[in-house]
Amino acid sequence: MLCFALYSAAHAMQAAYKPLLDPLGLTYPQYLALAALWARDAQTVGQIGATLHLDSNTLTPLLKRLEQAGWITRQRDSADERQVRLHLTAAGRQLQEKAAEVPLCFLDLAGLDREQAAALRDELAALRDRMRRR
Amino acid sequence: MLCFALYSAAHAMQAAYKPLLDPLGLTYPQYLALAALWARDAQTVGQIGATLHLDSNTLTPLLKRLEQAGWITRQRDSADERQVRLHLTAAGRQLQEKAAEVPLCFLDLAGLDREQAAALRDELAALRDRMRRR
DNA sequence: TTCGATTAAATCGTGTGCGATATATCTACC
DNA sequence: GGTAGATATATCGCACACGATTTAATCGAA
Repeated sequence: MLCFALYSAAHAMQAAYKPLLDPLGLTYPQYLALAALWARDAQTVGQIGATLHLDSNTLTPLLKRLEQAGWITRQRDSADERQVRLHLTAAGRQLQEKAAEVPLCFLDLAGLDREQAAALRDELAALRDRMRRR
Repeated sequence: MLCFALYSAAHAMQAAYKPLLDPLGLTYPQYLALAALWARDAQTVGQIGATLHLDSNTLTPLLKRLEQAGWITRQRDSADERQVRLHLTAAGRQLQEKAAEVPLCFLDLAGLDREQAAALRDELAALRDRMRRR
């Protein structure tokens, strides 16, 4: 069953990330949200959601925990008060350096070199996009 | 990021399964647990857990819901009262027939033929096992 | 044989995911 | 400029996952 291989591989991946993220005090989804902000700061909840394919029902509490931990700030956009804009704090930016080695450790842990990982990543992304389209 | 491709593909897979499983009144993890029993009836909680890599903290409530829905029964093993043995009901066995087309629909939905799906499944299973080993 | 260690489930608490709904703001049309 | 519909976020409820602890049953060694 392909579906179970996908399901169990995703769980194993999160378990493998855990020892890398625990010292930073992050869960894997929290790490993804921060990674989106490291790539581009000052995004809205909706923009992060579009990237991660998560809605505000999941993101709002997650982002509140990131705010509570001091990595980000959340404030209504003054131009459009419906939106909440997210900004990294100084601590949040510093965290990126500590987290820099996480993806490298993961590759090692997955037993893949960069090319193999990139190929599998592309195959999975294509599969995901096909599944989303139907 | 390979990790995100895996994460998002697994979510897309569960979303793709949803319209197939909703008519049966099953969630995807419930479907997995039933599939394990369809393959071999009268397993213990621990055996199902070994197959799905889930512990009793996840399985006990899930299995109680399957019992509540009338698909399975749960009873302590008389030979070893620590174990709880799971049996399909008549309805639970009949459900297998209705669910028979689910994996086929999924392949179609994923846009893969059997060989491609098998190849990707094996690659993911190998990756999963490497990640578990470290 | 008996009592400590091991094992199997269950329970509890926290953090996602996600469907459904609510609330507040903005936009467009009259 | 006032109001209906659209948009962005938040809230609520339920079902996983999983770490930590608890409870009950079994095993094993002195």
